[in-house]
Amino acid sequence: MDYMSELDKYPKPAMAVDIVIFTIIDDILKVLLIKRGRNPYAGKWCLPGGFVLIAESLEDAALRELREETNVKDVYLGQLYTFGNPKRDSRGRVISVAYYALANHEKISPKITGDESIKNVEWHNVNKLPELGFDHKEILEYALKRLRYKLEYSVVGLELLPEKFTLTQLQKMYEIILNEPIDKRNFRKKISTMNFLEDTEEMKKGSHRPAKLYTFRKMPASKFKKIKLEK
Amino acid sequence: MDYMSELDKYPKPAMAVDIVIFTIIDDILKVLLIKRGRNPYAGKWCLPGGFVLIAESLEDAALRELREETNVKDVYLGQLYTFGNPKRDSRGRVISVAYYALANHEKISPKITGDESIKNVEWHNVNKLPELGFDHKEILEYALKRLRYKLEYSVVGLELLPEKFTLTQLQKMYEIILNEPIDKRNFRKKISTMNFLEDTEEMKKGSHRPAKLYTFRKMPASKFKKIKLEK
DNA sequence: TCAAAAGTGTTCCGAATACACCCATGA
DNA sequence: TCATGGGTGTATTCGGAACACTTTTGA
Repeated sequence: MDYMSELDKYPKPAMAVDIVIFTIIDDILKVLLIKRGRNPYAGKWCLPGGFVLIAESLEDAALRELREETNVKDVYLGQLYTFGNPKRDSRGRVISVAYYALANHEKISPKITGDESIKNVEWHNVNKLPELGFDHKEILEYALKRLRYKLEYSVVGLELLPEKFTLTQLQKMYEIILNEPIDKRNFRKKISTMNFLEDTEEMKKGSHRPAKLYTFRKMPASKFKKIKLEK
Repeated sequence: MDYMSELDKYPKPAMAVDIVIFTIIDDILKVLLIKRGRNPYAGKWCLPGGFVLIAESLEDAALRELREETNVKDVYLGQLYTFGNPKRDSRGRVISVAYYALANHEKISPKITGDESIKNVEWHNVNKLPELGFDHKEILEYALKRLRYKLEYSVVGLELLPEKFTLTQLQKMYEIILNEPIDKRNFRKKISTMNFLEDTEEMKKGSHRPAKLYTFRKMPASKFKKIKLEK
């Protein structure tokens, strides 16, 4: 064990994860924030997150924090970037690996009362954000950029839709995330060439013409064609 | 300072950076490796890297290690991914942020004698790699994938060429990195629409028709058109 | 019969690809 | 005069983008 000491020669930074969880509520793209109950940034909104345990992988840490603070499981979780500015946390040196996820808010019950460092948990409109603590504004903007980029060339967002959905619902989800309108015919053309939807025999009814319901085909993402949406 | 203790509640992982530096020597894409002089993996080849100092940013740590071990400065350095598997280092918990860079090997003088943990430094053909220590094979493969991807849609590699170069040299660089042939006419067409080269008045001579020399235009990368190369 | 959403094709443009020959020079 | 790399154009295909009307249903 003589090389154990090699790791302890210098003081170590603390290692954290921060998670950006997006959802759509009432046709608005929202992100889950936690109001801090203690300094620094007491009373400010922040991303959920916390310190990585010594024997836990980064993704496990992110999933654990997500579960503890928001009750979310089974989400698409992507590593975003690692933020390591020595001044980013006034408590000392904290390096944070940021993850991002999309989740269906109906399967989530954010805890309103949390542990001692949490006062409140809320979904916030990404276009009307409050002032955020730490460098979380930067992390959030980065996540949003990445999410939109990802949307342009791959299959994202099944978490946000019901098991069976119409093409209009799917398109609406894209429009909400990208924050811009999409042409219906072009959208449908591309979705169909991407070949990732499965036709169900069912129809969705309403006081209008019934719409076909689709499900996501279960196959590796690599099998899908990339999608590029118009400006 | 009562919240200083918050960071020290749990044992901390050690924080490292690993750097993947590519270059081209004799028309072969190579990567700089270091032969470890001590356990674990004594005698195995590894990526350059080391621990992050407590007051130093991640990128500064990567640049410092790069400078200390290889004498490289002024390289394009991109953050790749953060590797945090708890078992990735047998000495204890070590999380590593990987960076990658392209460098002109003629401006580098890798140190053959290094500090006590280094026995030797060498450029290795990426297609004929030795067995690597730690999870460095995975990191390297990831870096290579990213480099190739980046090459397809942006301007990469000015570090590898002389100040003034011919279109054939540029094309050859692309072919070596992508490891596949490119059509000359299509390549030139795309390069010229991308508009990132500046025509010098000079010609390169040889025992063949002289070739025009170009330089990279100095402008923000965002101004360049993206490039997509044929398969 | 009306409101509401579903569904559907064509044209245009630009970028990607495939492909082969002549040119200028130095040895 | 030959070997060596330099330099150039066209036709085809494919994907992205713009664009408007008819259909089906329930109220």
